[in-house]
Amino acid sequence: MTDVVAIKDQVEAAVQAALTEVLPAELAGADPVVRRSDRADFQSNATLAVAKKAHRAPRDIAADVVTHVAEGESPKIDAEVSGPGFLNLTVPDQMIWSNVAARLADDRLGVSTSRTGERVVVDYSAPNVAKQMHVGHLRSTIIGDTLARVFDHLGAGVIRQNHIGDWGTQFGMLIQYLDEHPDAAWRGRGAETMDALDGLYKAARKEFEADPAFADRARSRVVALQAGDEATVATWRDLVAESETAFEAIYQRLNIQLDHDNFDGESRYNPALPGIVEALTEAGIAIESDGAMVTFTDGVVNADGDPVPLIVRKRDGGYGYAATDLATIRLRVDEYRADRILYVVDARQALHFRLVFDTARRAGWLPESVHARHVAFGTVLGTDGRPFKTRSGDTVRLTDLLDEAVGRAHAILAERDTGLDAEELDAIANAAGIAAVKYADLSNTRTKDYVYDPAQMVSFTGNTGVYLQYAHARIRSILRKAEQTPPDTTATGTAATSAAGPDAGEPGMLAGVDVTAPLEPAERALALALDEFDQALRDVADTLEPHRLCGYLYAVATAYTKFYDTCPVLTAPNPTTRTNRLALCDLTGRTLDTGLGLLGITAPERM
RNA sequence: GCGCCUGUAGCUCAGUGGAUAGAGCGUCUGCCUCCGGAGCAGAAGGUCGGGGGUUCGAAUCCCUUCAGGCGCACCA
Repeated sequence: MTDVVAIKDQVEAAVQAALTEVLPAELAGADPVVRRSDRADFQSNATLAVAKKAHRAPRDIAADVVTHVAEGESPKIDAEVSGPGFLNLTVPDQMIWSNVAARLADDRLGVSTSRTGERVVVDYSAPNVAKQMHVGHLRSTIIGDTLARVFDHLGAGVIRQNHIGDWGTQFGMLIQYLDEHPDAAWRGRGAETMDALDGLYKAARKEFEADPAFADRARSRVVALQAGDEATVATWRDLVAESETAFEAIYQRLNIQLDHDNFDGESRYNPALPGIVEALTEAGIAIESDGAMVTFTDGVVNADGDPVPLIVRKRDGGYGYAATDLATIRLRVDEYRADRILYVVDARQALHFRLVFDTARRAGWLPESVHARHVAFGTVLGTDGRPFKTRSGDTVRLTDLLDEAVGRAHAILAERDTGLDAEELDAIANAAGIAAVKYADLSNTRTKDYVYDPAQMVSFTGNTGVYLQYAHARIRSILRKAEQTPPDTTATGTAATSAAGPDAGEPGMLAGVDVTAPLEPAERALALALDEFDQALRDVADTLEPHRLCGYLYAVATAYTKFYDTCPVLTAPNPTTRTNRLALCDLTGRTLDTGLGLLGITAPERM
């Protein structure tokens, strides 16, 4: 596996080298400011930026740069001055074909493992035991999964942690109710177990509020649970185990890389909590306030102008999630040696994380070298612009939401003349429905609220997951057909996916691609888009914004459409053109497949 | 009151210092009897919430203001 140097990087290096020659030594490190351009392959705006410091006219500097770029190593990059001093840069066809061939010859499509050696903890999903997963868990689960996949793909050591809500006073109430209603069926009922528990929890709450005697028994049950009473703990374990089974079923359906190995319940941290408060108190960071132990962060005040506390121990001696969040930080830093901790949590928790991180920093538990980041996301809205609810105003269960999306995808696919049998249709409708939901979420700017529109998201047109799956399927169709119908003249071979292809040894040939061939404009645009895959993935990791990958894949797909429209592949005018175009098809298909895979979306062979 | 997020085409959204602000949906006009019509090409549609500033250059950075959403002590 050899890393492929992106064409943009090659151009930057060439411009950088030229600038070093042209500018005074103290400006030698100037940013070459190379961007894609609609007037050439790339443009450099560097001369305008440095002109003032260099005491020269931008066009004058640009002219010198042109000369030096022209003297650079082959293959030559063509540069010309434009407007006030822009440099329009055009790269030779051979450079482009060479990168197509090199990416095709690499399993990783030339994407480097730029995050090697970094350890990243991703905290996401976080459902609650004995409760149905609902729309409120959707974004954390989907976004966290994608970020984990991208960091993993870039070579980082990723630790996925699903911080399950498995502890709290509500379990005393539920367990007491179950104990008093032994006939209530909920164990071992698969998907229905969670429905049953939801109902039992509501019933328990009702009784808790209506019957003071039950409320008392429920409170003492909390004490029993905390004290480790055997029978109580046994029921609690059942609740956790049944819930985890249900969560895993949803993750599998959603194609989320979480299973029991990633479950990290809050209860795990119970033994550490007294020590957390003790250490903070000894350090003078936590102080007593209204009976609770709290920490304060400079400059954070409430409506009355009083400082806002982080409550690490409640007045009644119990611990809230501030304490467990601090405990997890210690574990992740000390044991897991994390370099980066990502909390994929609703934006409304922003203040909480600010206080937690500040407290952990001051306690010395979170050194400056470790990046802790609240990866905030907005609310899922209905088409009415208000938080997404059922018609009756209830929270939407995740299973129902997925059922609807898959159902819509099924209806659309059934109307199309796909020639698929019923079983295939079901499988593909499922893949399409899941893709629709995930892509709709991931393609929007993370921090903004977004409108959940089932009709739009399963559409075959526009920036949707289904559109990208369809683009991939059609490319695969062409590649299959190419194998069945070789060109009528002496075969140059189909697009080889390995450098060991039959033509690899011939001059001008790489991975079956003739790198000396001329490029059509549509081929050029597509190839240059494909060359940016690595950069797109780095951008996602740098910004923690998955929608950049969505935008990239959509740009690739639309570039492919224009190519497809103007450049016949199977009926290309000659075998070399056909082979090279098949190579573009192959690389496009694999880029979409890999990119969708990083979004947690499968790309079917046909649909 | 303070803090965070958001404001871009009729609608849903991209675009975080570069030349003419882009897509999809919707509207209008052409084109292709072609490898899976995911059409393709073009038109119409914009005070980038308003104002000021920095810069050779601002949707993008800074200040200010307006509007909306959210958060601000013992629920997680």
